[in-house]
Amino acid sequence: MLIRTPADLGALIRDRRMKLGLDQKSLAHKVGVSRQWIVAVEHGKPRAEIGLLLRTINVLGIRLSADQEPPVNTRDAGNTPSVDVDIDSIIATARGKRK
Amino acid sequence: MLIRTPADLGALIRDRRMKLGLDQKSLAHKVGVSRQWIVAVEHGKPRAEIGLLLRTINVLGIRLSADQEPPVNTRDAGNTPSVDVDIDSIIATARGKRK
DNA sequence: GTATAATGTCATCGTACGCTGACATTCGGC
DNA sequence: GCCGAATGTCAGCGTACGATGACATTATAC
Repeated sequence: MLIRTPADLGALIRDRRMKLGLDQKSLAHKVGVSRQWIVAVEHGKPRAEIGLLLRTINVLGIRLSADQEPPVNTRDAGNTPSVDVDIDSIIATARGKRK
Repeated sequence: MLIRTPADLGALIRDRRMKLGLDQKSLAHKVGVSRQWIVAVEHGKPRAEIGLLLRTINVLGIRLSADQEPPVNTRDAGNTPSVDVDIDSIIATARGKRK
């Protein structure tokens, strides 16, 4: 599953919690947070703390991996490399880039 | 790359930022946060907000994907909760210090 | 040498965090 | 009908967030 927003994370957590047969209360206890926090996070709370979230997904046995974005460029008329290392911008920065 | 802790995320962000030839200031501007926030996050701030973090990795062209943890322990194979986590130590740590 | 950029650190401030505790609602089982 | 579990929501509170602005340190360029 792809994670783009806090809502994605919330859905993932709820899904996995239910597949494991846990209720909010016991999950909260295992993670070490309040039940209310679980409720909010499953609803996609955008300002939740990353530390608690990572502990939660670890408890749920979820594995988070990060890769570079595939050639996605649905918008933008110019060019947005975004994947390859951009030597030009590195040099530009090194020289004191203008922009 | 595997993400387990806020420090992992911070290292990932710094790495990708540098490969793209961005400095903290311009990344902060693109994401819409303060430069100090970038500094803290790259150092592994555990209480940073998930919403800002997701925006940051999106700006950097990083893709976050979640999968189930591969089975590590298969002592008795029933249909018991597939994941064995050392809950007690996690909770002990989590409940004790907040600093 | 000086000047500039990039990064790290500090203090202050308004805001929202996460926790506790309580209550409402919706279930399923008696 | 009632009762208990599970979930959602609210108010109160102490604490840390993230923003701003300033300053220090370390390069790098002139």
